[in-house]
Amino acid sequence: MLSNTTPNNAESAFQIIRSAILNGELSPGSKISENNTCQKYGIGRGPLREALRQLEGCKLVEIKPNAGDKVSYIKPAQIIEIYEIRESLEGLACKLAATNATTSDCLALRSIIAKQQLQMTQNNGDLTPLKKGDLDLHSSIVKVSGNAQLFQLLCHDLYQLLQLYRLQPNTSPSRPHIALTEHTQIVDAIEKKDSELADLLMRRHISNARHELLANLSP
Amino acid sequence: MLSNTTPNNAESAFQIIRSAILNGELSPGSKISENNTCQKYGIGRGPLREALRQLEGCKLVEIKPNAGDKVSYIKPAQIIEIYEIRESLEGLACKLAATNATTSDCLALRSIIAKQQLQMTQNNGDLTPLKKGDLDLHSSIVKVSGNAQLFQLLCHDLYQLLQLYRLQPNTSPSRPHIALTEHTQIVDAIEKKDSELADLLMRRHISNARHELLANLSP
DNA sequence: TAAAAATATTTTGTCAACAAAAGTACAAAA
DNA sequence: TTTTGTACTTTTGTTGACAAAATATTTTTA
Repeated sequence: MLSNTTPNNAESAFQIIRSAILNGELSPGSKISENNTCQKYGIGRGPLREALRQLEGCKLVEIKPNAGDKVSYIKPAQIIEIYEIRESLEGLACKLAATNATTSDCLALRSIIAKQQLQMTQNNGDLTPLKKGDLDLHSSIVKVSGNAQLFQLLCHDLYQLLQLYRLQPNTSPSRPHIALTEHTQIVDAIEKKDSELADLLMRRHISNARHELLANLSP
Repeated sequence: MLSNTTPNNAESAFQIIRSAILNGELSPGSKISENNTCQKYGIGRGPLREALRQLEGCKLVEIKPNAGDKVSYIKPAQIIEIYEIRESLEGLACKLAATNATTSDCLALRSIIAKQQLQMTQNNGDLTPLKKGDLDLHSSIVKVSGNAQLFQLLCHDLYQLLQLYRLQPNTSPSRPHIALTEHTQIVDAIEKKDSELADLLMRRHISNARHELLANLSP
């Protein structure tokens, strides 16, 4: 999927800084000093500036001429807006997936759910593997949809933005169980090639998550 | 809407080259030589490289390390995929617009349709003003939806990509009339706050356009 | 003549130095 | 004490020179 050309410094810097932003090493809103940063990562200022411009394209960095660059800060309202978009696009993904999924596609989706189920029984309060499993399933469905633009948009651009907003793990304890049930129903619908139902169930699934979010982030 | 800070050379170059790509001055697939280009636009190679990285973020330019940059080439299949996405997202936009539109919003939408209708009667085979009017209406509806992320995504990112694919004006002559009728019905639904109907009508509207496209580009 | 090797040329990648702008610290005046 | 003006420091913007890689050209050899 990724191009296997040898990267130049600008490309490497892009990857490194993106990771740093996504894992919270560089916190949202913090300023990115050029001298500082290029010493920290051992690259020149030229490649760094190229990388920052590229990161601006991903909406991870905000650039103001003559005033320095800073890590983007995502407001709760934006998260909600993105969830509305997700609802619509992942509904589409399910509709297409139900039409296009092969038998092996469905098997793969089922195995992801099984793995998730296993993790839930043996997990000890650590929610991060569950989150990852959740993302895995959603990504896989979008992939199965066959729409490459949709995959790029959702799984690269939008999921990345959501990751920038480090949501505290104060989601209700019952949510994972409910989510698993919903996932199962969705994959059932895809397997039965019921595109309309798959669409509906996914929309409802994300709508539920959105309302959970709304309750948790504006008290 | 746009930031009013004084642009630096990289920013200016970004704007200039983007325009050049969008109006066809730089044709899809053509290579962008650095020396050539920075002489042509009177800027240094540093700012130019920054601008190109930014353009890559917009998917207007493809960068391969040590191999030069070239203007993106959009394949027909990608256009169809984008139309599927549009169908979903503009349906959402209509749904939200029907919920949020004020009286003056609806008046504005109506005036766009009126202008379009006028242009159609007095036009002499030139379809470009009609295309612009069509985009105006769609953009305005998305704006009225109130979802800023959706506006950015559709009206900046996706419409721009569609523009890159310069579609020959061989759409059927009856299409503008049909489109106008569909537009009117959509705005009616928004005005009546019938979000479900507005959603459905917009989806159908774009689906029709997509099928028209399919018929025209793979003969 | 055609393929391969070597050379030359162009093009891209990177850095370091300089210019310009913004921000900071500090002193003088109200 | 607050404010305003000025010198100073830091940070960003830009350029030109050089290194490295890729491409084109020429030469050599089978």
